[in-house]
Amino acid sequence: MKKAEATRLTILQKAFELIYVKGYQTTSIDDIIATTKVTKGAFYYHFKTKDEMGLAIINEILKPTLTNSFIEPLQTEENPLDAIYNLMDNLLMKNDFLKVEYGCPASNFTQEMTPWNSEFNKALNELTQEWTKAITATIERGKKSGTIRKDVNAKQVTIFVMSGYWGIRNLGKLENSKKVYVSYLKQLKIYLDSLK
Amino acid sequence: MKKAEATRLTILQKAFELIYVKGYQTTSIDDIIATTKVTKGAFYYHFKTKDEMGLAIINEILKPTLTNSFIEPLQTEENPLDAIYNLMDNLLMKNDFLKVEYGCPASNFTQEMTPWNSEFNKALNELTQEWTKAITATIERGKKSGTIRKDVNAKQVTIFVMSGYWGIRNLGKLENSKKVYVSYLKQLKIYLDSLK
DNA sequence: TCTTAAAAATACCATTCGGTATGTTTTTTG
DNA sequence: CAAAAAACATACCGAATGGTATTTTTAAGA
Repeated sequence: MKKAEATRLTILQKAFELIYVKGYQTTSIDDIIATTKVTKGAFYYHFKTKDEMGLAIINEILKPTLTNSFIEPLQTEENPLDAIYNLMDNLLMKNDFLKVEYGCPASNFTQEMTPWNSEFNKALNELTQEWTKAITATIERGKKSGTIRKDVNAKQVTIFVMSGYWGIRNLGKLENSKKVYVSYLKQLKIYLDSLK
Repeated sequence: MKKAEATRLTILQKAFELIYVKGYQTTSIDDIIATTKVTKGAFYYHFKTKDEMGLAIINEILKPTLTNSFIEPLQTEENPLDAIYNLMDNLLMKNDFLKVEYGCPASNFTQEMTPWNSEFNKALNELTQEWTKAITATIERGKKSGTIRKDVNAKQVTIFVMSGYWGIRNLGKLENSKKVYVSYLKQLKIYLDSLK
């Protein structure tokens, strides 16, 4: 029972890439089995429905990525404000899996699925909550260490920063250029400095 | 030639509502003709393809709405920073067409269509450009009148503010609650105040 | 090694999709 | 009013959709 899990993982990874590029609804099972070269029988052996696969993508692909790329960097950097800024800078400018023309996978998923599939909604909410917690904790850390003012509302700032990130990803998609990222990052820095 | 245009408008309006709620791809022609009680023959008399209708929605429904709800309020309010804040407050908290659970129609459209349909992309880009110009002009106005610091980069601030709006709309969808709007608006005010 | 269950392949299905062909009914206009 | 064009109605089409039933192959454990 090793090759089977490999097959399953291949499906999840390739499907994720397709969905990231094309969207969930417009990525058909036939698309997926064509690019993975896995037959329909194999696909439906591993997943009861398309939505079960979608959920598996969120939990088994997106979640680990979130931890590695969105949360860990916050914890390794010592200065909290630098941590947040550098995270965004890395995600937007340096990460070479996330493409400007395709936006942020989690954000795309949310926009597409959230009003209609409550299971997706729940899974995506958990994802976002984790990121929220991590950013909030980073800010609280800064308040304790004195690098951030004590009157700063950590949760509010987190929401503000997160919304900026999601929004600029969407704007980047529209303009298909990282130029807007640069503008965003400059103002983000100014905003973050105002929390000192 | 009057009833015909009414039919056309009905299709556009009802289709827009459906798309706002369900998304473009998942709203079928059959959905549209069912809710409008217009036959397929009538539909295809007015629009060659579904995409032609989609474009018409952007240009004939979204664009006027943008002007009325997103741009004009900026020009009537005298204080520029108040204008921007009040605009966002109205859009997020008071506007009763835009629902928190469905997000922002323009943002939804962009997220869904922009990498795949260049015509949609172009139309949506024009839309966004108009809003960008209006906000930028408002900030420049503030710089001239002295209510905004001269060293403020108007274009950058515009991008930052817009991305926040789009992002918080998406976050609102996810949480299905205006609570996040309140947090966002508080931090927006703080950010805008820092431009004085 | 042989059995048995897991894993994968094949062929098919009902439904829905966007779109068309061909009418019929209204309006407009000369 | 009559003719012609505009506006709408009906029936249908091929392709694609998510999913299933059934068979075949592969691999694990006794």
